Amino acid sequence: MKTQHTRSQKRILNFLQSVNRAISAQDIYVELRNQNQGMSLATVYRALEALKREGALQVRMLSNGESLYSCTQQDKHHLTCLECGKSISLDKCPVQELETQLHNSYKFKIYYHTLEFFGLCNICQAAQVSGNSEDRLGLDPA
Amino acid sequence: MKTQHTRSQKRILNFLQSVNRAISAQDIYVELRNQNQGMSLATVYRALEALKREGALQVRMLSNGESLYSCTQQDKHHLTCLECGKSISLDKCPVQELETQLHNSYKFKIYYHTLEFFGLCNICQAAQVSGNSEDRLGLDPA
DNA sequence: GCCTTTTTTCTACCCTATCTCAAATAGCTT
DNA sequence: AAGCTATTTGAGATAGGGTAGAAAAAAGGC
Repeated sequence: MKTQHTRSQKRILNFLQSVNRAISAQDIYVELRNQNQGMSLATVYRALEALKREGALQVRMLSNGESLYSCTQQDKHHLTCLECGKSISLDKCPVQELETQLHNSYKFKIYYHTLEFFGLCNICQAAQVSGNSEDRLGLDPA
Repeated sequence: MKTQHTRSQKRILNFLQSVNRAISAQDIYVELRNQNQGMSLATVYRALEALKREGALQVRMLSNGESLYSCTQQDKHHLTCLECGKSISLDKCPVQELETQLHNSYKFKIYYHTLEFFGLCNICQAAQVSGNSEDRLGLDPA
Protein backbone atom coordinates (compact mmCIF):
# COMPACT_ATOMS: atom_id res chain seq x y z
CA MET A 1 0.00 0.00 0.00
CA LYS A 2 1.09 3.62 -0.32
CA THR A 3 3.65 4.09 2.40
CA GLN A 4 5.15 7.30 1.07
CA HIS A 5 4.08 10.31 3.05
CA THR A 6 3.85 13.91 2.00
CA ARG A 7 6.12 16.44 3.57
CA SER A 8 3.35 17.65 5.85
CA GLN A 9 2.52 14.15 6.94
CA LYS A 10 6.14 13.46 7.80
CA ARG A 11 6.37 16.64 9.83
CA ILE A 12 3.29 15.80 11.79
CA LEU A 13 4.39 12.23 12.40
CA ASN A 14 7.78 13.38 13.61
CA PHE A 15 6.23 15.93 15.84
CA LEU A 16 3.78 13.46 17.37
CA GLN A 17 6.57 11.01 18.02
CA SER A 18 8.66 13.67 19.69
CA VAL A 19 5.94 14.93 22.01
CA ASN A 20 4.56 11.46 22.67
CA ARG A 21 1.19 12.56 23.95
CA ALA A 22 -2.25 13.24 22.59
CA ILE A 23 -2.58 16.73 21.14
CA SER A 24 -5.21 18.65 19.20
CA ALA A 25 -5.01 19.68 15.55
CA GLN A 26 -5.03 23.33 16.49
CA ASP A 27 -2.12 22.82 18.87
CA ILE A 28 -0.18 20.89 16.26
CA TYR A 29 -0.72 23.83 13.94
CA VAL A 30 0.72 26.26 16.48
CA GLU A 31 3.59 24.08 17.59
CA LEU A 32 4.82 23.29 14.10
CA ARG A 33 4.63 26.95 13.28
CA ASN A 34 6.92 27.67 16.23
CA GLN A 35 9.38 25.16 14.88
CA ASN A 36 9.38 26.84 11.46
CA GLN A 37 7.66 23.81 10.04
CA GLY A 38 4.39 25.64 9.70
CA MET A 39 1.60 24.66 7.37
CA SER A 40 -1.97 25.79 6.93
CA LEU A 41 -4.67 24.52 9.20
CA ALA A 42 -6.39 22.78 6.32
CA THR A 43 -3.20 20.88 5.61
CA VAL A 44 -2.90 19.83 9.22
CA TYR A 45 -6.39 18.40 9.12
CA ARG A 46 -5.87 16.73 5.78
CA ALA A 47 -2.63 15.13 6.87
CA LEU A 48 -4.17 13.92 10.12
CA GLU A 49 -7.10 12.45 8.23
CA ALA A 50 -4.79 10.57 5.89
CA LEU A 51 -2.60 9.26 8.69
CA LYS A 52 -5.64 8.22 10.65
CA ARG A 53 -6.92 6.18 7.76
CA GLU A 54 -3.76 4.23 7.35
CA GLY A 55 -3.62 3.51 11.06
CA ALA A 56 -0.49 5.56 11.67
CA LEU A 57 -2.11 7.44 14.50
CA GLN A 58 -5.12 7.25 16.72
CA VAL A 59 -7.78 9.70 17.70
CA ARG A 60 -9.63 10.40 20.87
CA MET A 61 -12.56 12.81 20.92
CA LEU A 62 -13.29 15.04 23.85
CA SER A 63 -16.80 16.01 24.76
CA ASN A 64 -16.20 19.56 23.58
CA GLY A 65 -15.90 18.29 20.02
CA GLU A 66 -12.17 18.52 19.59
CA SER A 67 -10.05 15.52 18.72
CA LEU A 68 -6.73 14.59 20.25
CA TYR A 69 -4.23 12.84 18.01
CA SER A 70 -1.39 10.59 19.07
CA CYS A 71 0.88 7.93 17.65
CA THR A 72 -0.62 4.49 17.50
CA GLN A 73 0.68 2.91 20.64
CA GLN A 74 0.04 0.61 23.53
CA ASP A 75 -3.28 0.82 25.29
CA LYS A 76 -3.80 4.22 26.81
CA HIS A 77 -7.21 4.68 28.33
CA HIS A 78 -8.98 7.14 30.54
CA LEU A 79 -11.24 7.69 33.46
CA THR A 80 -13.08 10.96 32.91
CA CYS A 81 -15.21 13.04 35.26
CA LEU A 82 -18.47 14.24 33.76
CA GLU A 83 -18.57 17.17 36.13
CA CYS A 84 -15.13 18.76 35.98
CA GLY A 85 -13.91 17.09 32.81
CA LYS A 86 -10.63 15.97 34.30
CA SER A 87 -9.16 12.74 32.91
CA ILE A 88 -7.03 10.18 34.66
CA SER A 89 -4.82 7.91 32.54
CA LEU A 90 -5.09 4.19 33.02
CA ASP A 91 -2.67 1.37 32.41
CA LYS A 92 -4.72 -1.77 32.56
CA CYS A 93 -6.68 -3.00 29.59
CA PRO A 94 -8.58 -6.26 29.37
CA VAL A 95 -9.68 -6.12 25.77
CA GLN A 96 -6.74 -7.50 23.85
CA GLU A 97 -8.30 -10.91 23.60
CA LEU A 98 -11.62 -9.55 22.40
CA GLU A 99 -9.80 -7.57 19.74
CA THR A 100 -8.40 -10.76 18.29
CA GLN A 101 -11.81 -12.38 18.28
CA LEU A 102 -13.32 -9.42 16.48
CA HIS A 103 -10.60 -9.44 13.91
CA ASN A 104 -11.40 -13.04 13.12
CA SER A 105 -15.17 -12.94 13.15
CA TYR A 106 -15.72 -9.64 11.32
CA LYS A 107 -12.66 -9.70 9.06
CA PHE A 108 -12.02 -6.24 10.39
CA LYS A 109 -8.49 -4.93 10.28
CA ILE A 110 -8.29 -3.34 13.70
CA TYR A 111 -5.84 -0.49 14.19
CA TYR A 112 -6.61 0.43 17.76
CA HIS A 113 -9.38 0.77 20.26
CA THR A 114 -10.55 3.33 22.75
CA LEU A 115 -11.81 2.56 26.20
CA GLU A 116 -13.03 5.27 28.49
CA PHE A 117 -14.88 5.33 31.78
CA PHE A 118 -17.21 8.16 32.73
CA GLY A 119 -18.53 9.20 36.08
CA LEU A 120 -17.71 11.49 38.94
CA CYS A 121 -14.29 11.93 40.48
CA ASN A 122 -14.02 11.92 44.25
CA ILE A 123 -13.79 15.71 44.43
CA CYS A 124 -16.94 16.29 42.42
CA GLN A 125 -18.78 13.66 44.40
CA ALA A 126 -17.92 15.51 47.57
CA ALA A 127 -18.92 18.84 46.06
CA GLN A 128 -22.31 17.44 45.21
CA VAL A 129 -23.17 16.13 48.68
CA SER A 130 -22.09 19.26 50.55
CA GLY A 131 -23.01 22.53 48.87
CA ASN A 132 -24.42 21.69 45.47
CA SER A 133 -22.70 23.01 42.35
CA GLU A 134 -19.23 24.20 43.17
CA ASP A 135 -19.26 24.22 39.41
CA ARG A 136 -16.73 23.05 36.96
CA LEU A 137 -13.10 23.64 37.55
CA GLY A 138 -11.09 24.57 34.52
CA LEU A 139 -9.02 21.43 34.55
CA ASP A 140 -7.33 20.28 31.41
CA PRO A 141 -7.95 16.80 30.12
CA ALA A 142 -4.81 14.71 30.33
CA MET B 1 -29.42 14.43 45.44
CA LYS B 2 -31.86 16.33 43.25
CA THR B 3 -33.91 13.63 41.58
CA GLN B 4 -36.68 15.92 40.39
CA HIS B 5 -36.46 16.58 36.69
CA THR B 6 -37.74 19.52 34.75
CA ARG B 7 -40.51 19.02 32.22
CA SER B 8 -38.00 19.08 29.38
CA GLN B 9 -35.77 16.54 31.07
CA LYS B 10 -38.71 14.22 31.59
CA ARG B 11 -39.75 14.51 27.98
CA ILE B 12 -36.28 13.69 26.79
CA LEU B 13 -35.89 10.78 29.16
CA ASN B 14 -39.24 9.37 28.09
CA PHE B 15 -38.37 9.77 24.48
CA LEU B 16 -34.99 8.09 24.84
CA GLN B 17 -36.57 5.19 26.66
CA SER B 18 -39.18 4.79 23.97
CA VAL B 19 -36.77 4.81 21.05
CA ASN B 20 -34.13 2.81 22.90
CA ARG B 21 -31.24 3.70 20.68
CA ALA B 22 -28.54 6.33 20.51
CA ILE B 23 -29.72 9.55 18.92
CA SER B 24 -28.32 13.02 18.36
CA ALA B 25 -29.46 16.19 20.09
CA GLN B 26 -30.62 17.65 16.81
CA ASP B 27 -32.73 14.59 16.09
CA ILE B 28 -34.23 14.67 19.55
CA TYR B 29 -35.17 18.27 18.86
CA VAL B 30 -36.95 17.34 15.63
CA GLU B 31 -38.64 14.21 16.96
CA LEU B 32 -40.02 15.86 20.06
CA ARG B 33 -41.31 18.67 17.91
CA ASN B 34 -43.16 16.10 15.81
CA GLN B 35 -44.77 14.75 18.94
CA ASN B 36 -45.92 18.22 19.99
CA GLN B 37 -43.48 18.10 22.85
CA GLY B 38 -41.17 20.59 21.20
CA MET B 39 -38.66 22.75 22.99
CA SER B 40 -35.86 24.99 21.86
CA LEU B 41 -32.56 23.52 20.83
CA ALA B 42 -30.78 25.23 23.71
CA THR B 43 -33.15 23.52 26.12
CA VAL B 44 -32.47 20.16 24.55
CA TYR B 45 -28.76 20.64 25.05
CA ARG B 46 -29.12 21.92 28.58
CA ALA B 47 -31.38 19.05 29.57
CA LEU B 48 -29.03 16.51 28.03
CA GLU B 49 -26.10 18.06 29.84
CA ALA B 50 -27.91 17.85 33.16
CA LEU B 51 -28.99 14.27 32.61
CA LYS B 52 -25.51 13.31 31.54
CA ARG B 53 -24.05 14.68 34.74
CA GLU B 54 -26.33 12.71 36.95
CA GLY B 55 -25.60 9.54 35.02
CA ALA B 56 -29.11 9.19 33.67
CA LEU B 57 -27.86 8.80 30.14
CA GLN B 58 -24.69 8.11 28.29
CA VAL B 59 -22.96 9.79 25.42
CA ARG B 60 -21.00 8.57 22.47
CA MET B 61 -19.20 11.00 20.21
CA LEU B 62 -18.85 10.44 16.51
CA SER B 63 -15.83 11.62 14.61
CA ASN B 64 -17.86 14.37 12.95
CA GLY B 65 -18.25 16.06 16.30
CA GLU B 66 -21.83 15.16 17.03
CA SER B 67 -22.84 13.30 20.15
CA LEU B 68 -25.30 10.44 20.36
CA TYR B 69 -27.31 10.14 23.54
CA SER B 70 -28.93 7.04 24.93
CA CYS B 71 -30.31 5.71 28.18
CA THR B 72 -27.73 4.31 30.52
CA GLN B 73 -27.86 0.67 29.76
CA GLN B 74 -25.99 -2.54 29.36
CA ASP B 75 -22.73 -2.55 27.48
CA LYS B 76 -23.18 -1.46 23.90
CA HIS B 77 -19.96 -1.09 22.00
CA HIS B 78 -18.83 -0.60 18.46
CA LEU B 79 -16.47 -1.58 15.73
CA THR B 80 -16.02 1.38 13.42
CA CYS B 81 -14.42 1.66 10.01
CA LEU B 82 -12.10 4.62 9.60
CA GLU B 83 -12.63 4.65 5.87
CA CYS B 84 -16.40 4.47 5.38
CA GLY B 85 -17.47 5.36 8.91
CA LYS B 86 -19.82 2.42 9.25
CA SER B 87 -20.26 1.02 12.75
CA ILE B 88 -21.05 -2.51 13.79
CA SER B 89 -22.62 -3.10 17.20
CA LEU B 90 -20.96 -5.54 19.56
CA ASP B 91 -22.28 -7.61 22.41
CA LYS B 92 -19.27 -8.83 24.28
CA CYS B 93 -17.53 -6.70 26.83
CA PRO B 94 -14.66 -7.78 29.06
CA VAL B 95 -14.29 -4.69 31.17
CA GLN B 96 -16.82 -5.15 33.94
CA GLU B 97 -14.22 -6.41 36.34
CA LEU B 98 -11.83 -3.59 35.60
CA GLU B 99 -14.62 -1.12 36.24
CA THR B 100 -15.02 -2.44 39.76
CA GLN B 101 -11.31 -2.18 40.38
CA LEU B 102 -11.23 1.40 39.17
CA HIS B 103 -14.14 2.30 41.35
CA ASN B 104 -12.26 1.04 44.37
CA SER B 105 -8.81 2.40 43.65
CA TYR B 106 -9.76 5.86 42.38
CA LYS B 107 -12.92 6.42 44.42
CA PHE B 108 -14.51 7.25 41.12
CA LYS B 109 -18.27 6.88 40.85
CA ILE B 110 -18.48 5.25 37.45
CA TYR B 111 -21.67 5.69 35.47
CA TYR B 112 -20.71 3.91 32.30
CA HIS B 113 -17.89 3.26 29.91
CA THR B 114 -17.33 3.37 26.18
CA LEU B 115 -15.34 0.85 24.21
CA GLU B 116 -14.79 1.26 20.52
CA PHE B 117 -12.58 -0.45 17.97
CA PHE B 118 -11.28 1.36 14.92
CA GLY B 119 -9.88 -0.01 11.71
CA LEU B 120 -10.95 -1.03 8.26
CA CYS B 121 -14.01 -3.10 7.46
CA ASN B 122 -13.61 -5.94 5.00
CA ILE B 123 -15.15 -3.93 2.16
CA CYS B 124 -12.79 -1.00 2.56
CA GLN B 125 -9.83 -3.33 2.89
CA ALA B 126 -10.75 -4.87 -0.45
CA ALA B 127 -11.26 -1.46 -2.04
CA GLN B 128 -7.77 -0.46 -0.98
CA VAL B 129 -5.95 -3.44 -2.47
CA SER B 130 -7.69 -3.36 -5.84
CA GLY B 131 -8.25 0.12 -7.24
CA ASN B 132 -7.26 2.56 -4.53
CA SER B 133 -9.82 5.00 -3.19
CA GLU B 134 -13.31 3.81 -4.05
CA ASP B 135 -13.94 6.65 -1.65
CA ARG B 136 -16.24 6.83 1.21
CA LEU B 137 -19.68 5.39 1.05
CA GLY B 138 -22.35 7.40 2.76
CA LEU B 139 -23.15 4.78 5.33
CA ASP B 140 -24.87 5.78 8.53
CA PRO B 141 -23.28 4.96 11.83
CA ALA B 142 -25.38 2.44 13.75
C1' DG C 1 -53.05 36.33 44.13
C1' DC C 2 -48.29 38.18 44.51
C1' DC C 3 -43.38 37.58 44.76
C1' DT C 4 -39.20 34.79 44.09
C1' DT C 5 -36.76 31.21 41.82
C1' DT C 6 -36.28 28.12 38.23
C1' DT C 7 -36.88 26.94 33.54
C1' DT C 8 -37.36 28.07 28.75
C1' DT C 9 -36.85 30.76 24.54
C1' DC C 10 -34.55 33.39 21.18
C1' DT C 11 -30.73 35.12 19.12
C1' DA C 12 -26.11 35.93 18.60
C1' DC C 13 -21.96 33.77 18.94
C1' DC C 14 -17.74 30.46 19.40
C1' DC C 15 -14.98 26.93 17.74
C1' DT C 16 -13.63 22.86 15.31
C1' DA C 17 -13.43 21.16 11.11
C1' DT C 18 -14.31 21.18 5.94
C1' DC C 19 -14.75 23.05 1.12
C1' DT C 20 -13.13 25.61 -2.86
C1' DC C 21 -10.01 26.79 -5.96
C1' DA C 22 -5.86 28.89 -7.31
C1' DA C 23 -0.87 28.54 -6.56
C1' DA C 24 3.04 25.73 -5.56
C1' DT C 25 5.42 21.53 -5.41
C1' DA C 26 6.80 16.84 -6.57
C1' DG C 27 7.31 13.15 -9.87
C1' DC C 28 7.97 11.59 -14.75
C1' DT C 29 9.58 11.58 -19.40
C1' DT C 30 12.51 12.95 -22.58
C1' DA D 1 17.66 20.42 -16.98
C1' DA D 2 13.13 21.60 -19.28
C1' DG D 3 8.47 20.64 -19.78
C1' DC D 4 4.30 18.33 -18.48
C1' DT D 5 1.01 16.27 -15.35
C1' DA D 6 -0.75 14.87 -10.94
C1' DT D 7 -0.57 15.75 -6.27
C1' DT D 8 -0.22 18.75 -2.42
C1' DT D 9 -0.69 23.07 -0.16
C1' DG D 10 -2.46 27.79 1.29
C1' DA D 11 -5.85 31.17 2.36
C1' DG D 12 -10.21 32.42 3.15
C1' DA D 13 -15.01 31.41 3.16
C1' DT D 14 -18.30 28.27 4.95
C1' DA D 15 -20.65 24.70 7.48
C1' DG D 16 -22.41 22.77 11.59
C1' DG D 17 -22.59 21.32 16.38
C1' DG D 18 -22.84 23.30 20.45
C1' DT D 19 -22.84 27.42 24.00
C1' DA D 20 -23.83 31.97 26.34
C1' DG D 21 -26.66 35.81 27.84
C1' DA D 22 -30.61 38.19 28.79
C1' DA D 23 -35.47 38.57 28.66
C1' DA D 24 -39.95 36.03 28.91
C1' DA D 25 -42.58 32.31 30.86
C1' DA D 26 -43.69 28.93 34.17
C1' DA D 27 -43.51 26.81 38.73
C1' DG D 28 -43.48 27.06 43.91
C1' DG D 29 -44.15 29.17 48.32
C1' DC D 30 -46.47 32.15 51.43
